[in-house]
Amino acid sequence: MTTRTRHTERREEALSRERIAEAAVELLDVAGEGGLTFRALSAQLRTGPGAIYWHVANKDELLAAATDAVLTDALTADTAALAGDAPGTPENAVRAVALGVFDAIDAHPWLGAQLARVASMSTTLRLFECIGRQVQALGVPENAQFDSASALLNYILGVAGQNAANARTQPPGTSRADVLSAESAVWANLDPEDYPFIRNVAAQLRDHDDRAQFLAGVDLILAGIASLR
Amino acid sequence: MTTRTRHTERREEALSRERIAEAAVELLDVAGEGGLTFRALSAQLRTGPGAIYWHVANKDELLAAATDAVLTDALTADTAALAGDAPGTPENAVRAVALGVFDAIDAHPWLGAQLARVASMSTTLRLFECIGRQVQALGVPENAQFDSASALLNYILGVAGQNAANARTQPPGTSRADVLSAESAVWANLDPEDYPFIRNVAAQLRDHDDRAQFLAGVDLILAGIASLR
DNA sequence: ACCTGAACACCGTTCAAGT
DNA sequence: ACCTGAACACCGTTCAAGT
Repeated sequence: MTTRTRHTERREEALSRERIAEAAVELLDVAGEGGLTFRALSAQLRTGPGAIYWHVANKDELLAAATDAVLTDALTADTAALAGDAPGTPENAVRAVALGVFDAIDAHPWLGAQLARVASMSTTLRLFECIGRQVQALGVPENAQFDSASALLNYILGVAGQNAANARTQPPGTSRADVLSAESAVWANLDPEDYPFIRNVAAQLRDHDDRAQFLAGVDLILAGIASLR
Repeated sequence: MTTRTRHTERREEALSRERIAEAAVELLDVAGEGGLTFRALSAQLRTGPGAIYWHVANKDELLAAATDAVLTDALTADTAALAGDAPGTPENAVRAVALGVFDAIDAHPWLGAQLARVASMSTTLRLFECIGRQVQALGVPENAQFDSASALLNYILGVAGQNAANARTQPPGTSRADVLSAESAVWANLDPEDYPFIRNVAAQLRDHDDRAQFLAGVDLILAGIASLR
């Protein structure tokens, strides 16, 4: 064995908020929401549980730091992608931001749950600012900008929460198609008397595209906003 | 002291899923999300922690039962209110359902967090069915019904999550006006360079109406849906 | 069938003690 | 200033034992 074992963390580097957040993200990605404990985290960082408290006040702050780290990447990455993309209309900018969040949640399922519960922390505020600027650019009357941006943000966060919830239902690593066909089967077996609508759309659920449906919702709100002008 | 002390729970009644759910709701209302523990619950029910597990599989199921109990009341109450209300258009029915959920969350802040994380449990499905029927009644083309109902549901659940998060930030019992002015102050102090939009709307936040803004979002989506016909 | 309550494994957090 | 790790209080859950 000439290949040296690679540890994700080196013992020599000093602890820092950034390294802690990074390790937390790794742990959340690999082991899910339940996998992030101060003990597991300190083991990965080769230190004691108490050491982490020197840099982070408590678990909420730890989760916020992890959320912030991932979403910062997502928001900067998708505005970059926008440059080489379709026409730079405000509508497309809103779609790009929304999809950036959606894809980040897809890659880190725990992120959805966090975004849906943290509210008004720095992460959500940055997202709100992002959306608000585009709403302004859309030419929405001043007195309707707040409501419009709010609607978009809340819709995005709602989808975030539901995606996270769906991810938690299934064992980690289940493919998206499997999740959909499992859920579709549940819907198809509902009492037709009590659930006529859901049974009707059960077939559509099986082979629909989450991402496309998410975007359809964004477009619906954008159409509503357009009607304000 | 001739007045007899009234206990919320009588020792004599047998345990049941319903009584457990009821007591859980009471505990959540009084002590918040952190107040619901099997020990506290069994103390209130004058029994042992193990007894609860005979009727409820685990804590997730306990929370689901509590959520279900509250939302069932909300959904039946608001459809009743609809009868004596404004014209019975499908739009108004959607508004009534949405406001029913909003007000239920207002009365039980923990409900928002639950709705935002449970997904596809019976509670959310019933809400989805409710909305879907009205979308159908709106005359939305068949192939757009699923997306439209999804958008409405996700928006409602997004607001649910954010309201719950806001409630958790402030100490329990803080008035809505206090929450808003505290948050407004945070917004007004943001760096004007990084957060021009949010600083702009900070003033609107202070004396805005959560409920009205929620309804504005619903109307935005309804306007988007109307544009599909 | 239903309830009791001690016990288990685990968690967030603290803090005296070290360097 | 920063880290260590034992200790505390508490939690979800189990299960042998009771009725």
